[in-house]
Amino acid sequence: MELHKVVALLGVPARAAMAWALVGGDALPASELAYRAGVTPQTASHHLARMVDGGLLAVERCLRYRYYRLASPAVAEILESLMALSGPPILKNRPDRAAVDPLCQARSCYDHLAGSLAVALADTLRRNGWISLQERDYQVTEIGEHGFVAFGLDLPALRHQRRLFARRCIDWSERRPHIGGALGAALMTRFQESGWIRKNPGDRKIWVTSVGQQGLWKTFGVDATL
Amino acid sequence: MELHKVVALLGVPARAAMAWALVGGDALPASELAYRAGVTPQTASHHLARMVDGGLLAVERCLRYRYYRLASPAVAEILESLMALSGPPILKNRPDRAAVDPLCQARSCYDHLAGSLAVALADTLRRNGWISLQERDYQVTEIGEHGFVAFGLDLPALRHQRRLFARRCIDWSERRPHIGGALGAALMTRFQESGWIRKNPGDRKIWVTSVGQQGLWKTFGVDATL
DNA sequence: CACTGGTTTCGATGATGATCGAAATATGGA
DNA sequence: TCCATATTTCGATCATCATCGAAACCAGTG
Repeated sequence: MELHKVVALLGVPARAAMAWALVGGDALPASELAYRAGVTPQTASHHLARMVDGGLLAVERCLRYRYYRLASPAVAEILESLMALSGPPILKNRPDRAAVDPLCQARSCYDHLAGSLAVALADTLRRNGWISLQERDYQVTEIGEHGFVAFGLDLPALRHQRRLFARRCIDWSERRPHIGGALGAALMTRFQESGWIRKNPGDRKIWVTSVGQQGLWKTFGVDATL
Repeated sequence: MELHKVVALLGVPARAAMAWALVGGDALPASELAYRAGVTPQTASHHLARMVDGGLLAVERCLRYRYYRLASPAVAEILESLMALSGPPILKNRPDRAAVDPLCQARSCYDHLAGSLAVALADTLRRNGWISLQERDYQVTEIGEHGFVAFGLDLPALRHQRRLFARRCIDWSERRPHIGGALGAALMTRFQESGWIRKNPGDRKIWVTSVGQQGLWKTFGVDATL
């Protein structure tokens, strides 16, 4: 499959919409994707089959549904890069984007947090000396080491994962970096376990609970009352 | 401009070919790009205008020519990522790709080296302790610091550039990392100044001169007699 | 002021392919 | 076994757009 064919797999509104819906990392059934893209199930089925052929998507049969997801994190990263090129979706008169588009406040990017909440967290951690910039990634300082461990993260284990430890991930809405990689994923998992955030599946929106607002403030000094 | 529109700008053979021809970092005139893509000048002109509109390309008028180039290194990186997804161009019976496709041996990627030469260089530097892996990027060690400075690189200046210092860049042919970023660019520049490599403009192929082979061996311990 | 070569505009054609209605297939439940 | 739901296949339609010939445009050059 040549370059232009892979690219063409995303060059149509319905396909781009379906792929973008999957950047959250969830696997969604075909019917749901059809609805999101605003096309009939047969059209969606056609597109999905082709994107699977092209290696962009993977499919898991389960029950009578077929769940589609991105084939790899690499695809998600390319989509985010492309979105950064094309610029965030335009809103009329841009009346404080964050107030309008909930995706800009707190959302998931595959398996870590993104949006203004994630950026605020990264900023605060850096200001408090938990993490420092290190080329394209973050590095956890001595202070941060203790802090994260106290919070319940097993940093040594995270470092031994094959994936990047603390990727500096730039998203399209803020155009500023937040924490991705193994650390970013672990943080989101821990937040969920602690009931600080809730995430409706099939959606990238993240809801911060009231206990989460308190926790984020007490533990990290982040004001999540956006 | 929405995601799918930007993507669609590359989803056709002629456009992909033209963009791919520009990944070398050179600016090429419209007629040359038309020839490379195998289309008539009028068709090429049409595509080029649209890609400029979409922010993928930039154009410089000079004399009676119009030189087109990629709008930014970010575009080059996306193209390389996409090529890694689609897989390298398929050759029949793949009889030792590197022996067949000169692009796989030594080529330029925008402003740094790529191909097997670049990978060999990165491997050797790492084995000799000049550089170390650091998350997504490379880091220059104490040893490397002295070595590079002795070679004539101004590392402090490179670190102060806005761009990443030593990006770990994975290319499609080797699927292994080599040195990009400011350091990668500086190395290629220095190699060219020293007459170690020659690069014909408008082409991504890099030729290692005989003095270059000696220099690479003596200075870095790299055997460039591919 | 023509002339040349590079580039763009215009107009028309032709092919690709996105889309949907209708029907077939698959899978679990009553 | 029959039904309901999810998904795919088939066939046809329709819009988009890549492409090229012809001609205009533009910038140096003689």
